[in-house]
Amino acid sequence: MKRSFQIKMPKQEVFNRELVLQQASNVFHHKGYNATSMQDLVDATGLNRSSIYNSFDSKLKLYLECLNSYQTKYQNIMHSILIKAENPFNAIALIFKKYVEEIIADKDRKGCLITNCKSEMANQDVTVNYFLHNNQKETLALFEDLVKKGQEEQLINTNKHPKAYGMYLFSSIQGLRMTGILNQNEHELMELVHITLDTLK
Amino acid sequence: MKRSFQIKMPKQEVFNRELVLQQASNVFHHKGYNATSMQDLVDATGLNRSSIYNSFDSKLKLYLECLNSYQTKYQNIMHSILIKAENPFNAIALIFKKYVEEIIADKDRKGCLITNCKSEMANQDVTVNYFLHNNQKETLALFEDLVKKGQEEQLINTNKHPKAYGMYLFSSIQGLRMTGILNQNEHELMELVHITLDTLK
DNA sequence: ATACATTTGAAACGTTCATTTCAAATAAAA
DNA sequence: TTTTATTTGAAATGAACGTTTCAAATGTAT
Repeated sequence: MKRSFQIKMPKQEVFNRELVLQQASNVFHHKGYNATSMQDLVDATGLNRSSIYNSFDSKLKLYLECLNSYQTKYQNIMHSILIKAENPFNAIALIFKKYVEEIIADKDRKGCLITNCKSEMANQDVTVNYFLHNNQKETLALFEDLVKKGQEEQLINTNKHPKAYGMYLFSSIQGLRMTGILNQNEHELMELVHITLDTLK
Repeated sequence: MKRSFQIKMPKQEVFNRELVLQQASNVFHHKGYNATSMQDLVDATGLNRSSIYNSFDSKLKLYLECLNSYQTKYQNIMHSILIKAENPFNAIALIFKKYVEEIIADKDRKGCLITNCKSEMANQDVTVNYFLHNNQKETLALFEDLVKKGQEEQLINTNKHPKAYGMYLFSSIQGLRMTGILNQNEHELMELVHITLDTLK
């Protein structure tokens, strides 16, 4: 196949974009956005400064890509939980249990990247704010749907509307994540989760 | 009265320390620790750089004083709530109601200075970490005490130990504070609070 | 008025920041 | 092999960072 004005193909990106995002996410997660320097990101990714700017434009855009990558990772985890859960209430319980496991496994006590982001950046950058609103919308939709199905199967009481219980679960998760920064005692955290979930029973 | 080696009294600090801490707190609250520059603090307080360093030693120490000042302010609020509350359960309800009011009044969506601090700094600085642990200890003690008394007065169920319910309330407050950054709808927040507190009934 | 310890203001400190520049290296297509 | 668009590495950019310096101003006590 011949073309008169054939486009010459350039040298391509050689790094694994998803791996780089993972490495950058680790730094942002550990230090937060503002305390993370471009040098930190160069060191963590092994990429050259100009390669980072070529591929991600700016520190802020790289951060946003990390947030999206982190969100996608958790969406996949949630999806696999939904598949293996026995029923909607059990799915909610497994999600909370998963978060407790993450907290205990997090020896650096970093908390949740997205919760930290909300605390640090929600009122500072409009694109970050937009991401956070979207993340909230999707999380609320997941919980609301599970509560609605749980109520239909009479596993969850109907004292409150699914929207209200969805908000309650979303807020409880954020509280759990914050609490988990200083407290990593599995028994105490699970008791907290039991109290939270008994409300739905 | 005469003394051979009389100490000459120096010019004294002229500014109101508590006011300056309030002004500095506003900046830290709005931007977080790392995004706040010394120039921001100079602008907000009207003090000269060297006066700030003379009086507070460093940005970090000033931050810690702001945290303590903020904590004291809330302790006073809690104290006045305890006085006017009809009973221990009502005290807890008034505390949550107060937080909802703070969230709604916070047009800058700054969240809680201490929660934000935990998210940004708990794993970065040991003195901040110490402050946060102490703040948690005191808050837990307050809630535990209220729950214990509420149970004794049969206003709160005895399904769980006061310590466990105290932790639940502490975690719920943090969740509420995080949720309130993006969501300032009074009705939704109060519904959230009602669900949280109904657990104790 | 004078002496003096401290605060204050303005400038400067050296460092680090995010970002840009640009020549050299690279890989795909001709 | 040559051409070409892009990536890469290393250095440089100017601005901003937290902190220090020090002479001048200030207020107290003699």
